[in-house]
Amino acid sequence: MATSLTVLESPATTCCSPITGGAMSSEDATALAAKFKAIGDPTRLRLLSLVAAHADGEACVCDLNEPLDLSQPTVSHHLKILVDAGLLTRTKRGTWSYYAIVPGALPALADTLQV
Amino acid sequence: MATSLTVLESPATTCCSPITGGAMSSEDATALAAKFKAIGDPTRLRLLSLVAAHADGEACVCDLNEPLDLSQPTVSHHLKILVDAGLLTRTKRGTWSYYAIVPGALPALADTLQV
DNA sequence: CCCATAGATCGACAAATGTCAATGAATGGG
DNA sequence: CCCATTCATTGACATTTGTCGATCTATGGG
Repeated sequence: MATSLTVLESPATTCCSPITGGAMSSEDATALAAKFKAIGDPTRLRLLSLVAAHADGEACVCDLNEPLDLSQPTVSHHLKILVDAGLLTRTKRGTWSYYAIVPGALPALADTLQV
Repeated sequence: MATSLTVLESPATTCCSPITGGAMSSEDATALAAKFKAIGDPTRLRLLSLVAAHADGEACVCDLNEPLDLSQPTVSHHLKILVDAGLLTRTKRGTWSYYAIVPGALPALADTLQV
C-alpha cells in the first residue's frame, strides 16, 4: 500500500454551507445532519477519541472493544457508521482492521458551526 | 414519554474536553453526544439556520412553521429539543414565543471538534 | 365575558436505532 | 490441512425518535 496519497477527493473539506450563513437548503441540512448524527452518540464519540489517542492515530477493533465494555459486533457496528459518515477510514492488514480518523473531517465539521 | 433529557446547562462555553484531547470519559461523551444528537437532524439544523438568519436573530414559531412544511406541534417539538440541549433560548412576549440561538453555544460545540 | 390566535402538551403510531448472540468470512500458524 | 483469531454480517429485540391530529393553556381584543 503506497503510503497513502489519497487526496480525499472531497470528503472532508466540502460538505455544506455553515449553519449561520443564511437559510439552509433541505439537501444541505440532510447531508450535514447525517454527520452530526454519526457523532451524536456517546459510544461513537468515545470511539473517535480512542482512535485519535491511540498510537499512530489508528486502532484495531480489539483495542476498542475492551475500554468500551460493549460486545464486538456492537463496536463494529458503530465503526461502520463512522466510516459511512466519512469520519473514519478502515485499513485491513493481516487479520486486523485498523481504523483512523479521516484527516480534516472533524475540523471541516467544526467549520459549519462557526460564525 | 416524560423523558425531558435536559443537558443541565452551564455557560455554554464549557462543555467537554475536545474529542482529540485524549480518551474521553463516559460522562463527557454522553453530555457532548446529547448536543450533537440535537443537531443531528435535518429539521433542527434548518431551524437553527432559520433562526440565525431571521431579523434580530430571533423568530417565533409562526415564522418557522411555513418554510419547513411541518405541522406546528412537530416544530414546537424540535424547538424544545434544541432548547433543552442549550442551543436555543425561548422568550415569551405576548402571545408569541421567540427563539434565539444561545450566544457562543455553536462555537463552543465547534471547539470540541478542533484539533 | 366570549372568542380568536399562538403555541405547548398529549396520545398514538410507524420507522429508526442500539444492543446482543449466533454465524459467516478471511487470515495466519502449527 | 486444520484450527484459532479477528472482524463483519445476520436476525432478533426493546427502546427511542419523528410525525401528526386532537386537545389544553395562555394572551389579547371586542
